[in-house]
Amino acid sequence: MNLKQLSEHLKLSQTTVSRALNGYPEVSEATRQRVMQAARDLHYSPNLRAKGLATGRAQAIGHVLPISTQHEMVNPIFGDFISGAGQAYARAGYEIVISLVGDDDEEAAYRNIRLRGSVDGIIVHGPRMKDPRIPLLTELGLPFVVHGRASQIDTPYSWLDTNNLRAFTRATEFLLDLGHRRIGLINGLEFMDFAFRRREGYVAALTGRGLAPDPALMRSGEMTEVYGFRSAQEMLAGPDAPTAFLASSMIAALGVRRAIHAAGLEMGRDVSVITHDDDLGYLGNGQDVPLFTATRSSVRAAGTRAAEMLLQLIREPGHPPLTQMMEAELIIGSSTGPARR
Amino acid sequence: MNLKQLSEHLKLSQTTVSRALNGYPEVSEATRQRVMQAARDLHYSPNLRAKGLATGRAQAIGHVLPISTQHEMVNPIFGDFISGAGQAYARAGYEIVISLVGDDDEEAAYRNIRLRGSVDGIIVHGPRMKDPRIPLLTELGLPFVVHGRASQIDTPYSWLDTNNLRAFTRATEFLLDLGHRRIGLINGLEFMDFAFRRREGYVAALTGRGLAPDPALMRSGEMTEVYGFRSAQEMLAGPDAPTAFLASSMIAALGVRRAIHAAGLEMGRDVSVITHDDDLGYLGNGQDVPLFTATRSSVRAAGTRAAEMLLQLIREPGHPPLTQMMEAELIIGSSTGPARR
DNA sequence: CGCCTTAGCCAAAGCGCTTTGAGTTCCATC
DNA sequence: GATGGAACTCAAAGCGCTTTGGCTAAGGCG
Repeated sequence: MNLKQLSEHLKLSQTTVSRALNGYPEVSEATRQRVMQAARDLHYSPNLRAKGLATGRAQAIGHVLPISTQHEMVNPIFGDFISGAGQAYARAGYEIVISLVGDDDEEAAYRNIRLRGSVDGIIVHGPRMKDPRIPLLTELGLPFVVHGRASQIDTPYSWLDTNNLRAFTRATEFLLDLGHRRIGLINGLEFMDFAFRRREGYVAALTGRGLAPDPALMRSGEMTEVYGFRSAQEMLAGPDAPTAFLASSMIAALGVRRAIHAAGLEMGRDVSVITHDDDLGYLGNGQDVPLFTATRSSVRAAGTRAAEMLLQLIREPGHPPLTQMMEAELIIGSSTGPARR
Repeated sequence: MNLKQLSEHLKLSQTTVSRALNGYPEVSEATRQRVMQAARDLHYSPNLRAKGLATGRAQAIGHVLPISTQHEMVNPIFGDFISGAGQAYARAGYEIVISLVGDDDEEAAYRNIRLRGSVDGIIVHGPRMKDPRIPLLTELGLPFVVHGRASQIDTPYSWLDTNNLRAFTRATEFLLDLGHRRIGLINGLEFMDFAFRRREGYVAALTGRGLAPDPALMRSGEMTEVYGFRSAQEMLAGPDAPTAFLASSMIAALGVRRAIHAAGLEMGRDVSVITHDDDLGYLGNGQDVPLFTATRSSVRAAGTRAAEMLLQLIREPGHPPLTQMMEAELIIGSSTGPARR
């Protein structure tokens, strides 16, 4: 069933039917109702390709996943983010197009996305420091919103980010207040912007209290369980072991907890742990009582909000960049306690 | 830069340029080279919408994620699956379109996907038992491949599945061989087909050895860490506690391990654990020595294979359904050992 | 009563591509 | 020297929609 058939069936022109369906005022309410009803009855649904071709709008948003050879960026975050964003898109009648882009031909990939015209805007995932995609997209004139930020970029652009610096500053201060002085940082890969900022926050809190950050207590890596385990284990085995850890993800924190137990210690009593928690559906940091003390910021909510921002930028071309900072909550769980000596 | 501009620039007709670019034989090799070169130089990239409209093919594959109100199906699996599938699509020049479909208006959603014509085929995720989507899609005539299977469907359809039954039979037998007699099953939600089959495998192995499955040792739920923890904790606290566990996911297994430690026991020595491992990039079941003994089957590989199958079905309409079973490997880790009394 | 608006509808052009059907040119063949 | 075929190339139609620029009929105004 296409527009032509529908209009013939209704004995109206395609124009009128199209206008009726798209809410234009030039058609009487009676006709509109009749058309809408017929469309429902006959299961009419416009062909998005044709619509896109005619309007110049694709009615689709691109999500570009950097799929690096060096590290696994198709990360556990993405599912939740897209599910949040999907809500906003669905309301606006937009589809989601995913592009996996390797880091070899990144520029060409983004250019093609633009040229192919299959999306009206894109969400940039996994921004790195000084990310070259940002100037590129700005130049291409394709609306975009970055999930996260990229340090050391001067030109304004739209982003939505968790206040990673502040979250980790607070978490560190919380541990310091509990009397901890040796705090291990088990961070993500620090060429990723969020990880960089978390370290900044951690360092700022320490120096703010007159403590010198100890390089031996700072790790950076892919945030797997094993990474968390190894890092914590090594630090615990070293001289002057930390009495607390700051982990960059729940998964890594699970590894930290394992290392603590393996060392015959108890989490929350002997060693404290704070983790960042993206509030992912399938992880569930405890149900009633949170397992880990955590800086929590819902990735799903971020997805919804980022999508709304992008849709606005698409609706209003020439709109100046939108930015939004989301503050992480500090959730107190049972993984932290006063420092013991 | 569009076809028209490119052809004017080359002083050729659109027809010839189109044919040159799409590899038709009616154009001389010299012309083809000239056209290709110009296309590259001028950054020409065909408008996919227009192409799709003209050819009737969308050059895109839909991935439909059931986004249930009852449970979090936007699961951690998806990222890895899509990254595997993306490889295959990229090679074939296909895009990925994601649709999030709630379970209220499922039928209408699939019908619309069909009518809108924005995809040439779809991958069905998270099949349930007797999944109504399968007859629906068959009726709609849209090529599809199911990731997993749906029990109790008679008509043939294309699927790619891990042999869950066999995997869990083997895992159970492995534990039985180690002398375990009380084995707790910490399964996923059993209206999901994979979970149903895993239980079947577990039960089959037990009954095959003359043991009666004990309902007190079988749990079904959303596979979170906390779920794994609680289930294991309860079973361990009960009379006649299990000496081994079978978990349906790494995340749940991490919870099981925590429960074991919380009970003052050691995993691998006092209590054995086998988990299913989807070989997700960010979880990493140990690097050199696997942490958990596991039935491993790469979701990423499944994604690639499913995509290839779907592309074949699209290329050859009327091709009979394709099916493929992937066997899970049994990886021996340090979480299993002989039963102690 | 004639004129102007306005509401309501329509025919046709156009979005960027593919593909059909039709040349045109050139060369080998009879 | 006509004839046929191969090798190229092209104009134009069509994919399903939106949108421009009318047109007609009904109602409002002086």
